[in-house]
Amino acid sequence: MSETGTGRREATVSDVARVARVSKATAARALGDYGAVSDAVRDRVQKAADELGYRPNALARTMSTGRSNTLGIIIGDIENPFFAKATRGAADVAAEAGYDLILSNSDEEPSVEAKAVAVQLAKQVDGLLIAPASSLEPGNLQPVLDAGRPLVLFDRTVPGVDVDAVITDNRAGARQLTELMLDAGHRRIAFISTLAHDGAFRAGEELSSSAVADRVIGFVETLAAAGIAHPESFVHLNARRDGVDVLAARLLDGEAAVTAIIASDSLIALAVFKAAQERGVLIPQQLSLAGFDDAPWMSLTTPGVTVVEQPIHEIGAQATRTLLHRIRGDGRPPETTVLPQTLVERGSVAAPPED
Amino acid sequence: MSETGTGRREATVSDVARVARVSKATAARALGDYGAVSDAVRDRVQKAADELGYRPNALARTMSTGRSNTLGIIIGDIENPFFAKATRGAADVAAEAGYDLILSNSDEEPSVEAKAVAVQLAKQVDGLLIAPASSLEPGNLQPVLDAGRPLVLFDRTVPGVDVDAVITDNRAGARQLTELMLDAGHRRIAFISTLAHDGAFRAGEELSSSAVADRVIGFVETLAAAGIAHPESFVHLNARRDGVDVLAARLLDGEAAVTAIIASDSLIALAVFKAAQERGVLIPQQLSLAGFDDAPWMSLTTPGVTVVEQPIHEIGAQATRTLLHRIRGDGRPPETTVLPQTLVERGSVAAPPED
DNA sequence: TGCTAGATTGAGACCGGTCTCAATTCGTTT
DNA sequence: AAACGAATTGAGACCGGTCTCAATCTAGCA
Repeated sequence: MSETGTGRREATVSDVARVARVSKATAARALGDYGAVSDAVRDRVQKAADELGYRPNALARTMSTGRSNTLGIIIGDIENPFFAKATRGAADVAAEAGYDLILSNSDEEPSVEAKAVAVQLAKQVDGLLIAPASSLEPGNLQPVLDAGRPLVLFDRTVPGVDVDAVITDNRAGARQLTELMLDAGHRRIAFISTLAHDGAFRAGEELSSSAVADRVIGFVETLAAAGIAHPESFVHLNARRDGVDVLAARLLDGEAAVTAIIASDSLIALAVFKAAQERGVLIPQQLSLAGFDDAPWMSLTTPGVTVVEQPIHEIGAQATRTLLHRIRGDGRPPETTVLPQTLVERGSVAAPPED
Repeated sequence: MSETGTGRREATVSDVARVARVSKATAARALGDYGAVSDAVRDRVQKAADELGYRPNALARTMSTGRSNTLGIIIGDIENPFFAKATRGAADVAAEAGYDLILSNSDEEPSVEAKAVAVQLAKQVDGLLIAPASSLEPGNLQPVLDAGRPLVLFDRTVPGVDVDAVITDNRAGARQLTELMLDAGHRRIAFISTLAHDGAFRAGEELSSSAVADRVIGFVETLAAAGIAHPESFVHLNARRDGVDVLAARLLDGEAAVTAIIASDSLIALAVFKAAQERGVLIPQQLSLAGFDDAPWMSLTTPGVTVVEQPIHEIGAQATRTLLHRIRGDGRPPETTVLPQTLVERGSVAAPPED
């Protein structure tokens, strides 16, 4: 009641102990709810704590127990709906288990990611969830392994780093979308991703996101199986987010024009849809469009956008469950959980226009 | 190089000191980059640290310095694009200043929020950013004040709690949208929000979100000024997210049908747009629609959706800047920063249909 | 009533840093 | 060469909890 003391130092276990006339150890036991304390003393301590407005210091606890009840999560960008959903999935599972989340955005920059990893480790997170900025360089993950801290990757794997991962079947999803286009009669189909990559994509080249890599593989192999020549020439990377419209425009006319586009995420699908609309290109009559990741607006447009959907919330949730298992000391060999992608057909795919 | 020791305890300052043959105090000075250390010793310590794979323990540092370089942010739901953007704004400013973010979702539940506040305080955050779940009960914020920890509210204020806040001019925004509708000739205009509220809205009632309250005030006063009777009867709250379609359907036909709808956020606008589409109600010919918060898809639909836009990223960024000032000891009296809302006209508002 | 197992309590080390204060070393000046 | 101030270093307390281990207390049973 009389807690108005502005400059007053926060009450500690010792303070409470003094007021309750017990030892620090006993007060700590009563407050921390561990060890054995008689009911009488417990009440007395609790009363003293209330009176003093005692608020525990979780860091001090972590110092001695070694457990922080905090997880780190490093993602590309929380504004990206994919990461927002996955983060929510992670936060839900974490909260349920009494854990908090420290969030870092890497902007898909390995250097930023490296710094985030260092900070999170310094803050003694009990485990880390990372959507790695690069599937090619395991370097950023090494400190986590060195520190012996549990680590679960999600959305992407990093070959060579033997840890748990939760991903979806991107290759199958890409195959499905590509087949859908082929079945509709398309032969010139573009795949667009914003993934940064040096120069144009060439067959066999490794990509810095295993998720995109898997999609590209599924796309290329399906085209190849259908007898399409140089399928990799239809893969367009480096479509910087604000440049998707430019790329789309280029793909929509000229002699190299395609009749179908597969967008590697919902933001790209949106940009393509807009570009087509602005240029008066009718979907699906003149251009077929399909993409990865469902978004609420996709059933709003005319036509709706056909996509393969990922259980994004579940990716984050499952990754966190796995992480918690590891924290609790599950010693099984690391495994990669692959969740399914499911096709949601709307109206954006149709037969290509007649010449 | 030889860091493969799996069970090996993490190296500490003392370990480094021993290897570098200096005192713990000196090693700490060299590693922590404070105090004075000779160059020779600094190098020797650094070498020892590298050799041992020394990684600092930020919590131990916090224990003695009292500074955690961590901010807490408590929002409704990170999946909501509004909060995702604001959080990104906060994270950017925080990262720039060397701070991390601990994230909690309150789901707009005061009880969940209360728990989040307690946990964040226990984790010794240097300050808190909160989009308060309730503008009516200051109870949840009291512990923050008691703990003497800097606090900045955003999106909503809590009358009676004298702290900094960053909001936008919702009343003006609502006025603008309402006038737009009135000018187009509408007389029956509905305002829809998902804000939970007991029973139907009555004039003068207080709402648990000051943001929505301000919008309602702007809406109602503008209708009243136009001579519309019982303007508050056009306010529809409690539109639970999945019930917006039902409500919209109800507003679209029957004798109580409205000719225009103002949606209190982009998710509601989407639901209304969809409901209209599904029922074959043409926008803007049969129904005019406008809303708060811009979203990428709003320029995709036919017609585009007219909105007042808030500088959401900046809300989070500005709130964090203010918080950092307070942490650094700015003693000025708390102030509420009001950012402008700007009208973005697209095609979703037109004259009401003739009877 | 005496004795012992079990429950309760207290004392103090410990986690890994920072920081104060005193001791030591060094470079200069006279 | 002695003396002085500045720079560097070391010793140890401290932050606020937890936890081990020993001391004390209580109750049950012979």
